[in-house]
Amino acid sequence: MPSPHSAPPDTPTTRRGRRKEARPGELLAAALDLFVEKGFAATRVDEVAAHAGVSKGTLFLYFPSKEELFKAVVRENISGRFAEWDVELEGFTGTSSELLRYCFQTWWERVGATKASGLAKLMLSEANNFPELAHFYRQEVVEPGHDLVRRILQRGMDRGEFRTVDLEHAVYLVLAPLMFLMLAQPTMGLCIPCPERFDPDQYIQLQADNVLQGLLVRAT
Amino acid sequence: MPSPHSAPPDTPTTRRGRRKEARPGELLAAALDLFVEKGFAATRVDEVAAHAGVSKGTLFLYFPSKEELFKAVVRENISGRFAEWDVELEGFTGTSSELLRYCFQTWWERVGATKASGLAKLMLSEANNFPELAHFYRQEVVEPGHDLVRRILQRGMDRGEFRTVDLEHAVYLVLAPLMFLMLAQPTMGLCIPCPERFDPDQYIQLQADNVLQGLLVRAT
Amino acid sequence: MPSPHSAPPDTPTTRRGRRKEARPGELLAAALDLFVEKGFAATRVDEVAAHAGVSKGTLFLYFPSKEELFKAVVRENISGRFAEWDVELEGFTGTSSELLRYCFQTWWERVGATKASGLAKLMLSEANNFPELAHFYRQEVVEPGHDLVRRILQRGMDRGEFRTVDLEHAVYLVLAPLMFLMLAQPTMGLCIPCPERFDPDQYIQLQADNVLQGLLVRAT
Amino acid sequence: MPSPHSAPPDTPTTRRGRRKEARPGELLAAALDLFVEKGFAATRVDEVAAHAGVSKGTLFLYFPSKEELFKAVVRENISGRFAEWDVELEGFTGTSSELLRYCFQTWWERVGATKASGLAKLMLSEANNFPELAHFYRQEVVEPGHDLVRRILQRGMDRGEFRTVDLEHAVYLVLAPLMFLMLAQPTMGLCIPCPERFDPDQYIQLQADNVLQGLLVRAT
DNA sequence: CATGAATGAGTCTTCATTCAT
DNA sequence: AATGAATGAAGACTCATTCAT
Repeated sequence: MPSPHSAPPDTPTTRRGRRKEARPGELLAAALDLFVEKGFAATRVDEVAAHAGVSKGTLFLYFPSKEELFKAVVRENISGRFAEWDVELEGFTGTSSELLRYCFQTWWERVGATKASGLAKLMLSEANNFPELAHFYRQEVVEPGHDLVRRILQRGMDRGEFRTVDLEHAVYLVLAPLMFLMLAQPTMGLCIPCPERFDPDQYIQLQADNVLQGLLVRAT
Repeated sequence: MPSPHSAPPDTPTTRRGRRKEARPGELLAAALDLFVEKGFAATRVDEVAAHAGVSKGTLFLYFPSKEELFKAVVRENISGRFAEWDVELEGFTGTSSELLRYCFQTWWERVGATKASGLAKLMLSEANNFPELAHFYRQEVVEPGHDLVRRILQRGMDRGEFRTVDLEHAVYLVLAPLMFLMLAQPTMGLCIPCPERFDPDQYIQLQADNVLQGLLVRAT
Repeated sequence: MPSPHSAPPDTPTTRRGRRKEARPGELLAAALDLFVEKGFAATRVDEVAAHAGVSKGTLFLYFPSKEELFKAVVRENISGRFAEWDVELEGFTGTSSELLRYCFQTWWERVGATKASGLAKLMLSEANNFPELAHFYRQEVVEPGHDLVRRILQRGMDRGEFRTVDLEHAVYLVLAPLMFLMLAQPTMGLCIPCPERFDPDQYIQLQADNVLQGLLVRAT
Repeated sequence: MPSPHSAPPDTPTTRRGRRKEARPGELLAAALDLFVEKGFAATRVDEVAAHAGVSKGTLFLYFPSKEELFKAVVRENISGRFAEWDVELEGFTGTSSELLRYCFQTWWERVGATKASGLAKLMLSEANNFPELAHFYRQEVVEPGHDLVRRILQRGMDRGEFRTVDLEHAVYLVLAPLMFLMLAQPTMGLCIPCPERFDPDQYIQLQADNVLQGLLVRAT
């Protein structure tokens, strides 16, 4: 490996090369923007290519179909992250109450407040028309998400911090508020009529408080 | 129904007249079913017309475009059941805790489990494409709903049954679980991966319990 | 039903109606011409529609796909005729020798010399690229054709007119010359280098003579 | 292979030079295989290049277009085996009956059963699209072939072995069965519906028998 | 009023060909 | 000479909308 003084070794000197490696990323970014803004069906592949500064043909060089492009967007922005979250979960040393609060907060910062949350709304809309995508999303996002929450609740129960609850339904004590916020954000006041008086952070706090009130074993 | 004296009941004019006036209704009913089942884009006007027993051309006689048909469906179906609920609310004599439980339960029976929930999902999906409809829906449905919940919470606080909470965000303690259920039901396991192990009534119970745990003033 | 003096009862008075009934036929004719001239893949559906004087959409109103259009062309021009040929065969009262000659001659007039023979060449070319079409053609044309010939040979053998031969290979004594002629005609001298000195009728005669020389039981 | 003394065997110039000159040949070989297997349109230039172990760009370095590549393949592969056959014909000492049988048999072994028959089918398919090629093929292949057969028949007539026939049409008594077999083989049962019950050698035998039955002067 | 035949713009995808490196 | 990333024209098929009858 060359000394740090010379040119960065892993930066190809050729323009071509550099562009080539950047292409998929640029395309994924453009696709994320457009899918979230207009939905899957309404987004034209030409547009995605144009936004990424390439021709339609080039897009198909990297992604064999519009559906595969979408899957790649989902992998890039959501499913690929569960691994790191699992690690964080396993390594967490505080109380389960702290863990749950941390999750609410972190989820909001890393997912809810980003464009990725638009993908959830999109899936809800298009699931009927694109069953294969729905299947994919369920496997790659929905089920891992449920598992994550389930493990948190189980941890609390195992350590005697949480009441014993029916996991099957209790996961939605956590998921429903998060999903709601994710759907409410990009929906033109359809869920939240006065966005100006609404503070996501406060919402997150309140929902976490509330869930914990219900879950925590009461210290009499 | 005209008396047998007035005119022969099968007089063409009468029949045609009556059928003519029934047409839009039949079309709207068919459209509601199909839009809810398949979404806006995936519903073909041919199908709507066929379900209503008329030809495609006739549909366009009553509704100038597919979009206008959609608007008419929403206008027809989402309207003021709020009046009756307001009356129920005002006349309720039990505790606020009972009232809130009653609301969860009643909402599920009268709204959540009906086609209306399909319309809510539809609105969410198409809000971007129909800003005008979104505005309409917000005024006619979303705001009255928020107000209703707000009044219930206020009642509990006024009577010393509920803790003092920030109403602006607390309404979502109630609305988020309901919305989630409404969206989750018709969405191919996208929200609820194992529908066979999921019981809406149990979900409603648990969520109501949980909200109340969080809201009720603790009897020390 | 109106009296025979008035307008012909089964001729629709409306232009629309008349055109509607003519459409499939016009499309099939145009398709036959173009398929034979340019091949299946190289023929554009727009062109077919234009030749029939309608728009692309109209074509798809009558034929759900390009492949189905092709199948309809084949049915119209070839497979639909086996029924009548079978009847002729069953009703034939002459010697098997006469029957075979009659077949050679008739086949040439009704199939070989018409555009339909172009379809055979087409199938040969496109079979690899359109397996489904190949399968269809085999079922609808090739196998019935083989059966027909087989029955003729069997008749000759049953009546003691023809030598006993292995049917499985003997059918090609008849089919090979016919196929060759069918392929040779539209192929720019690729099979027959001097078309000007070539007379199909004479070819047919000679081939029939030859086959019969080989088949007939020799009157010692 | 250069001797080890002359130059280092892995000298770039030598290697590159030799490989460079081998390129077109490798490409032509790959193209022959693929064209014969999949037809002209269905063969992708990428595939041809890949089979030859070079990149797509390189192919276009040697052949300016797919069509030119096709022409080159035909030119390369269909050439004068006729010279050697002429010699064999002239030197043949047996009866004309034996000669004709020998031809049927030999043609099958040396041409019919080889890739060359695939090229014939190709030519037939693409003749319309490549008039120039068709012309070339006619001159180089079709006419010599006709001549060969004509000479055999003439020999038989000259020696009093064959009946007097109209040569112009009689050549097809021989050519039609051969052509048919050549086209029938690689065509997915389009000509021969039950390939498992079909034996080319038996076909050849039967056809030769049959032609001779028709040709031979009858020993009364 | 009602029909339904006709339209044609719009979309994804393929692949021969080019050209900067 | 060789590469392979990029191009863009072309084609089958759909479906909301129109309009002559």
